[in-house]
Amino acid sequence: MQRAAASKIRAFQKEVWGYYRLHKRGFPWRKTKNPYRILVSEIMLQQTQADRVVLKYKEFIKKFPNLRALSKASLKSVLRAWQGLGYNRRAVHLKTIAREVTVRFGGKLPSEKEILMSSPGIGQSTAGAVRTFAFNKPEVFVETNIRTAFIHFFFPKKQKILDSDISKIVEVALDRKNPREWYWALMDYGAMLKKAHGNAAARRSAHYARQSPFKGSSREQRSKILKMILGEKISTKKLLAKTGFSKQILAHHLADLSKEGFIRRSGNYFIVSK
DNA sequence: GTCCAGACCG
DNA sequence: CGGTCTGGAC
Repeated sequence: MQRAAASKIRAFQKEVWGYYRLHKRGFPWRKTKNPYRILVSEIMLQQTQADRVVLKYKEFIKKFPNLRALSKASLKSVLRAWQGLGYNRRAVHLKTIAREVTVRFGGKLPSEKEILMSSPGIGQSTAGAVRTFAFNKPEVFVETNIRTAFIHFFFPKKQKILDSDISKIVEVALDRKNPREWYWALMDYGAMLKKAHGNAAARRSAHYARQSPFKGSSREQRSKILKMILGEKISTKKLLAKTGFSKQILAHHLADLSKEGFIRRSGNYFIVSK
């Protein structure tokens, strides 16, 4: 497909808006245009089901109501608030962004795409989402629900579809008068398709990668270690006993977690970094 | 077992 | 480019 026919685009828009009118989802981050709250939601929603984010989002906003508050908070308190979401490094990213924005921009999140994308944990998709939902800018971005929606409708038989090809149609189909709601509608429509047809469409993306099992993985081991360190000041010896990991495995993860800015050694103990 | 409003390193 | 990262839902 070189260029989706204009009539096909219109049919798609009609289908998506029609679905949205009857089945729109009401998430707390859809009730605000506050850039900080939008940012928190978008970071939380990376690779994490929306339903699972709702409660954590509310608690996080309550505890850290703005960038300045988050900037002042300890990393430990932020990581504790993050427990249960996964991808703990996202919490570190958010805190880093909060500090940067507080120092450089007086606590006001910039809307420029280049500045957003130069921040840790913000890539193409998250920058586009923040600009769309907080600033109502007509951005072009692709995430998993959008990918599913466009593949299902515009590439019904094709395999190994590139995001760059999807983006071209996203741009043409974009509602420039109301990008915020258009993207909500797209995501709701894509999420519905996934429930109805499973992951069949997403598997035809060139960027699709099946996830390896979590059980028994190094990811599971890391999270176990970090959780223990978040709970109390804990010696290396006690970590060894409580995790049941080998000395080599434990040392490996402790080195990684230190390098990534989660923890630091303090004598015979490991504690959360500042 | 497989997935999720992706980002980032090598 | 591929590999990796979290943890709960189903």
